[in-house]
Amino acid sequence: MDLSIGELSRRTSVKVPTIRYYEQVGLLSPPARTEGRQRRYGEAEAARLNFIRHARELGFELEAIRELLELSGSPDRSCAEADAIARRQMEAVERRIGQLTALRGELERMITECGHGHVCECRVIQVLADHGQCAHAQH
Amino acid sequence: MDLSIGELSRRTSVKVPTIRYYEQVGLLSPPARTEGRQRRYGEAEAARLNFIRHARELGFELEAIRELLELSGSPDRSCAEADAIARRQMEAVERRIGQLTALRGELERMITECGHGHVCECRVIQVLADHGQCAHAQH
DNA sequence: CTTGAACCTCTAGTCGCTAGAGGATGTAGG
DNA sequence: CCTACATCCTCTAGCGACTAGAGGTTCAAG
Repeated sequence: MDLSIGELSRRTSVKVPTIRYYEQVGLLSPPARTEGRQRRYGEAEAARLNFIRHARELGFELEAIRELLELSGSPDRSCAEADAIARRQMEAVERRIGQLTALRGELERMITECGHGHVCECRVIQVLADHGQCAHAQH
Repeated sequence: MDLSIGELSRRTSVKVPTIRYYEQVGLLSPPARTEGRQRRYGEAEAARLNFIRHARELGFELEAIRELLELSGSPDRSCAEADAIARRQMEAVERRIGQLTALRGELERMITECGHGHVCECRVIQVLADHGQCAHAQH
């Protein structure tokens, strides 16, 4: 308890300017200050910041994290909302994986088909120049 | 040939402001203009823009596209560089897929374990609050 | 009491666009 | 030729989630 911003940063693996940024956008409330106006944090703030960091690692946007934090502060409410937020996030992640998997296929094909000769016959360049040479047209 | 920016936009599915943006950052060179200073494009520019769009769809950054465009303009050079750029891109895509797949697992577990009761025992909230409850510690 | 690491605020930059203001131009119909 | 109006022009600012840096202050150890 009574951590400086640097200590909090080390404890949570969130960088110092990021902590200040979270305060600025209202994800963290303004902490206590020393006489000289330096920030001092307690356990509750460290826990909240860990929550945020963890949610960020799972790809939640700050707005979603804001909602999740609000929900976590009202334990009597149904968790249907938290569920819905998490579910939305999972769907977004799945869509993104699908997209990237298609891209990987395209890139792979492009690279393996390249004869490693000169640019004038380079498969990579050719495919980029002409979408018609792609296996899948949907991107 | 002799397309207005709007026609070029329709032909390439690249939005008008994006075309102007590409010109601004030097991916497209300043086109011919009418008396009244409106842009007019030819086939070569449409092809170049298609190249860019396609590379963007494959997730290449504008800087990488700049290199690829330069390579495509010097057909006698070895395509080792184009290869390397594409390979780097594929590795980045693969890393991202790996990350997202781990996240999906975590999210899935979080959601299925939630009893859909109240927030105070919500699995989603609990897991976010305490990273120790994650299956994989590496994120 | 001095040193120097860590802190403070503030502004600006990153990437790849996107939106909007406020005005000029091009083209089709009358 | 004139009018309407879609499209074009430039310019500035905004998005998300930080990151970097300037220029100055405070804290804690020795």
